[in-house]
Amino acid sequence: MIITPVKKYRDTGLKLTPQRLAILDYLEGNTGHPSAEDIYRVILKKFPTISLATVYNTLDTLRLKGRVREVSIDPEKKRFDPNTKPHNHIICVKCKKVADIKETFDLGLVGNQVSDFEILGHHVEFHGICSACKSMANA
Amino acid sequence: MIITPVKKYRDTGLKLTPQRLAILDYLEGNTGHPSAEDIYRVILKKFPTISLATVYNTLDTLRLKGRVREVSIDPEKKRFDPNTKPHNHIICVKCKKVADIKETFDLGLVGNQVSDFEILGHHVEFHGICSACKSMANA
DNA sequence: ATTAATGCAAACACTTTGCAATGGA
DNA sequence: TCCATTGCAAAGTGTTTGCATTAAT
Repeated sequence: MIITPVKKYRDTGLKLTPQRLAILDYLEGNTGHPSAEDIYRVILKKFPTISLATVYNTLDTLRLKGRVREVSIDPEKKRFDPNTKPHNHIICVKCKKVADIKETFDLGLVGNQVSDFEILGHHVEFHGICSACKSMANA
Repeated sequence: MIITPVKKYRDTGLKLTPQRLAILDYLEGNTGHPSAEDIYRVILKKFPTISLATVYNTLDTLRLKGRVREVSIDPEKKRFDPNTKPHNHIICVKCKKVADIKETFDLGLVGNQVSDFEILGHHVEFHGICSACKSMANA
């Protein structure tokens, strides 16, 4: 069951340590946009000696290899997304849960209001209230 | 020349301290999206004893009064924007300079892909390279 | 055998908080 | 006078780094 990460990891030229495979395995298809601490807490169950520094190091290595994207939608901490294809996000303003918005938007800028910048891309962050927080408010 | 901030500040019910007026004055019409530290360094010239904590406290007070918006486009630190009207931003991926995008986008989401969320609003962050960084790269 | 990755601790950057002293209202 | 605000220091988060040990290649 950790075969898939191994396959996907082989071609990176990075060493396949058990810790990395566990992180890869946890990230695989994960749409929860976990923070480094979130990941750390999960991996800790299988690897009680793993350090938070290793999680950070691994995430940064994966980012440099283009395997993970840093999502800066949460002002409190960095969140990580294994989906590196262009897509957008929504964050719950109460509990900070982040979800994907599959829809993409072709946003052009009219005129020369940003003549100062060469535009490389864009990211839309929706904010809202998730159903869990909504029902708490109604209680 | 600090008359304008005084006028705009009167109706908040907050005490008008010289430190606050200086911060207000600096923020007034400022499109540079400064961090707390940025603001602190500027105010320090006029008020050599002001503390960074006061800057943070004042910014939070202003935020609660709706006079300032926290912009979370820079993952490293919070940036503050006195323009609380809906608008979007562009950030230079190299120097982290942030500029306003006056253009607004009426983005609707089709289908029920976010049935889990009640959408409250959205913010578009463009990323690009500013002219200063571009010319450095060409050098 | 090499060399990168781990895990610990310490350092770092940003932000918040407790509290006595100060100063606007 | 009264109470909010200041400024300092300390503490609280999140993240990075140095370095000896370990382990993947």
